[in-house]
Amino acid sequence: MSASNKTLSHLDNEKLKKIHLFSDLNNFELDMLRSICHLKNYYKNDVIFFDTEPYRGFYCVLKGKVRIYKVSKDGKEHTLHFITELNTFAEVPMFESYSEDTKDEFTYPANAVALDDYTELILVPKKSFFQIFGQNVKIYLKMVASLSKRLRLLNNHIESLTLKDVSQRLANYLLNEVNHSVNLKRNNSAEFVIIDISRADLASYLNVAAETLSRMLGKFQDDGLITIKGKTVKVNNLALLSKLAE
Amino acid sequence: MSASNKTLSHLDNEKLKKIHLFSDLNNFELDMLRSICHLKNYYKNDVIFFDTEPYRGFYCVLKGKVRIYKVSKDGKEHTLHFITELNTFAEVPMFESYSEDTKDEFTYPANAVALDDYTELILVPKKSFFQIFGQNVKIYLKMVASLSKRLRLLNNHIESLTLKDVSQRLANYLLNEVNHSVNLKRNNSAEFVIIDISRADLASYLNVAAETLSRMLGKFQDDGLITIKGKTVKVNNLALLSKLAE
DNA sequence: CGTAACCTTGATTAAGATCAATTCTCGTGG
DNA sequence: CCACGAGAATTGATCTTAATCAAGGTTACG
Repeated sequence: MSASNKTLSHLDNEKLKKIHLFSDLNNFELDMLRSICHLKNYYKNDVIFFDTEPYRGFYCVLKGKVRIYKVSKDGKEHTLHFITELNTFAEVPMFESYSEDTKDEFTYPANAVALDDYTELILVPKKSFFQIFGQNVKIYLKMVASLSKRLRLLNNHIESLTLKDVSQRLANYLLNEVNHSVNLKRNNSAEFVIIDISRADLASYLNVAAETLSRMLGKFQDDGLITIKGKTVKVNNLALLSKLAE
Repeated sequence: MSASNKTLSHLDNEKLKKIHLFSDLNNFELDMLRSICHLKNYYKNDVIFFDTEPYRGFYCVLKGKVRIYKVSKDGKEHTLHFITELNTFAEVPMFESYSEDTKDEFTYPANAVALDDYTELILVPKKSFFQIFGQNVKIYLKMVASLSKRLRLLNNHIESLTLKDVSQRLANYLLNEVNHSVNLKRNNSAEFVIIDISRADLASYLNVAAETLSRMLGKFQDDGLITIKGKTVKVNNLALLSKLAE
């Protein structure tokens, strides 16, 4: 939980524009943005915020990965999202206060922790953001789109958690990786997925004990569905995997 | 699945303004809105949409209640939300298409069914909505706030589902009803909550078998926490219930 | 190479689902 | 106003999935 606090002066507008939320902004708006943001650095396992903290603002991932999670009374963790480069997180409390009877200070909706060493984040402070972008339709369009996308993700996540068993959830996860992951290689018609998170983190995302995940991965391999070599998973039978995931 | 198709001519602007999403609109904007919307009527158990259907637009509840749910391959249902009067649902696909590489037609994110006879909904068609309100900051502010609120709800829902056992989930539900329900009576320092949904629907929201919910309600009563009389639940020990929910 | 963190495998347990049988509730018609 | 019947809710007995507990292996990294 060190996190140095620098300016974004070294970030040019082209780089800022790569962040999806900001891709439609013009140079003037980007300059404004740069003037209000803070750059933050983290090592692996550094906590970015707890769900008990008062809200400061939202974050963009420049480098590294972030895990968003909840903790139960007796210490069990459930991972809600893995946030990858160029994506934003913790926007929710920014807008909850609007149209709200209560003027309570909102907290972060979950906990966040850096997954990699040298994780680099931009912090966009709530107050300055509203002063500058409070009436900017372009930002709102992006924001609505991004929140909508996340709502559908959570919908699907809940569907997995409540209506599918462990093997279905795992199959579903692997399929999503094949379809959406940046860590994908193709090689004489076979798909290689790189699971770049620990088994424990994957287990906490699938809401399953690490032991059970291990067994299930073993079973998938025994059944010829996949071939595991460390972090790399080769998908041998996409059709069967799809069937399993249903 | 009958659902007649009428205009909103009988709805005055004051009534429309009660819908939270539209409360900030001026009379001109409300007139525009009225001209593009359709009024729909449903009986209990009428399906409003399936998650396989192409998206038409979003809905506002004028009268009655709506259940939003997902179904597993073998028919098990999980309820994501109960939508009550003056609230909107199915806004998500409206905005997913924006900032999206794919120009795929999106489907509804879940299934929706009317819970009461004479449920009355407004359908706001996607296309006309964008033509009229596509650049309206007021609507976007409301929309962002509403989506944010729902995201936190889903966050908390997932937290319940993954990190709490059945008794904790039930206690948590009852507490939320005491704190937020419109169906609340207070009577010499005791709280009466009216559960105006069936046990089966509650069970599907808590992701528990109806039999297990029944047993748990019985246990809460035996333990003196609550007193059940039909749909009315009297909360005898709020402090203990709060402790149980943690 | 050594060691600590991570992962896998095996045996047992427990929470809650499922199956089966009553009982309760409430709307309907006589 | 009461009797009837169907759907809803409860209760009991058993089963299943995945968690937990407890050892071993592996891997990565200094």
